[in-house]
Amino acid sequence: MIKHKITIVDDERLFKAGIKLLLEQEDDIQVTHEASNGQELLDLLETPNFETDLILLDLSMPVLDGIDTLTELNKNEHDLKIIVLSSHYNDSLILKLLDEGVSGFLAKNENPEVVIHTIRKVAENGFYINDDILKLIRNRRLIAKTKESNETLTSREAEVITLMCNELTTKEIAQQLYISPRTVEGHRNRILEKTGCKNIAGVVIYAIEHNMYEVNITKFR
Amino acid sequence: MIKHKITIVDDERLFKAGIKLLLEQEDDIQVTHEASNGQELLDLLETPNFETDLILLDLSMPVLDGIDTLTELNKNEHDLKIIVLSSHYNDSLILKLLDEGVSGFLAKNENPEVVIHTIRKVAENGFYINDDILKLIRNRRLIAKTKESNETLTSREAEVITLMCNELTTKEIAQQLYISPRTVEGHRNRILEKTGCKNIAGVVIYAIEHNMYEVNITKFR
DNA sequence: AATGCTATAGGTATTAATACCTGTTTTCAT
DNA sequence: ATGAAAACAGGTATTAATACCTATAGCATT
Repeated sequence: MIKHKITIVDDERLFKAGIKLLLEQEDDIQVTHEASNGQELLDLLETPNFETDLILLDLSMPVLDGIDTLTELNKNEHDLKIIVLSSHYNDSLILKLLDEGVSGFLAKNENPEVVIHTIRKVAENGFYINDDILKLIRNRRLIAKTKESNETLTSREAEVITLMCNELTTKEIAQQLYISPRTVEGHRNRILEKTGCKNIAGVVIYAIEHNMYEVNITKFR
Repeated sequence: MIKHKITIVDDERLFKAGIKLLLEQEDDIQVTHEASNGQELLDLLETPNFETDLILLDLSMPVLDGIDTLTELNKNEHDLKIIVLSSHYNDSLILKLLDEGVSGFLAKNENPEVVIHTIRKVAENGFYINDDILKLIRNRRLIAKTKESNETLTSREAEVITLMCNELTTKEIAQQLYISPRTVEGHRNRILEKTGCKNIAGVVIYAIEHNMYEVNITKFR
């Protein structure tokens, strides 16, 4: 019996834990590694003797999201089979992902059986796409690559940003992380530098736009 | 052994299936019913002999989302224990949910153990809030906000907020509006007071959540 | 061994933001 | 026309944020 070794990359712990259980009910599937964001995946790939047959990659993550992770991966040769996870697809996103060489797509709102099926198909044939998504590709258009390369934030910096978004002051962040306020200032300065923002207001917007901090657009005011 | 009978309401099948497996690893928890949206839950409740101890309710769903479902439920008397699932909470959302009488909150990015723990606590005590969310409430000055949550912002204040979101300092805003920096400060103080925010970071998030400032979250469209 | 990156943290300044006052003028609805 | 908001603006503080420095320890890579 060949076991497919799967690596899950998703920031939602609950989702990750759930899908892991789901997959491991199958005899031929084994979740061997997990990562919470793209950076962790890249680190994983660097570890010696790392081996995986297939990567389930979530698109929306802090630190290094799915798209950026793919771009990063494709800077070097690799033969990874990657199935992308997203809660919503549209045509240009699909095209972009195809362009980045992914092997399959899965909607987060999908039957467990379809997930299993997609994994097996990708493992066997190297590529699998279901009918709904195929339909999207039929009317294919070319898209221009307009990806600006911005400096990636470290996970510590991402942590500080999240706390900044929660209205914590430098001092409060320092207490929360058990480090000196000066260190937090250092992180904040690097954050402003990397993101090109002028002040905290800009950082908050940056965080929201890069899925590091989620907001609910409320219908009640 | 008392089994807690759980009903899961979530549109993401994968998530639902995952969390079901997770919960059923516990001896005292049993997932007896599932629904994909609020309407399905309402239908379930209408079926004779329907019985559930606790409902896990996702907020973002098609057809009838979590908030609307709660509103609908509260039109009639009921003694349901409801734990809300969301990927992100903010102050006004928490307020709204408390108002709708929910018994607990869970972040989707949460450890499985916390989920189990919350379910048990709610089942035992009827209500449970974990420390992270408590902290959020403290940070956002929920109590202060309760008193004056119906205070509306003036158009001048809204104007200042927009400029704050554009990373302008008080001085720059003053120049832009041809008024004194002191006046801008006055506006800003009223804004913090009315919105119950601690600082600019909070105001930016408030602005985005209240559709006063648009952000571009998706990288591709 | 040398390099570079990250996280750590202190020094010294300046500028901005926040808090709590005071007051006048303008605007607008009753 | 009168009273209540709203917009305006100054006084005086304190605290926080930002802008430059420097520096060291840990760690991985070359």
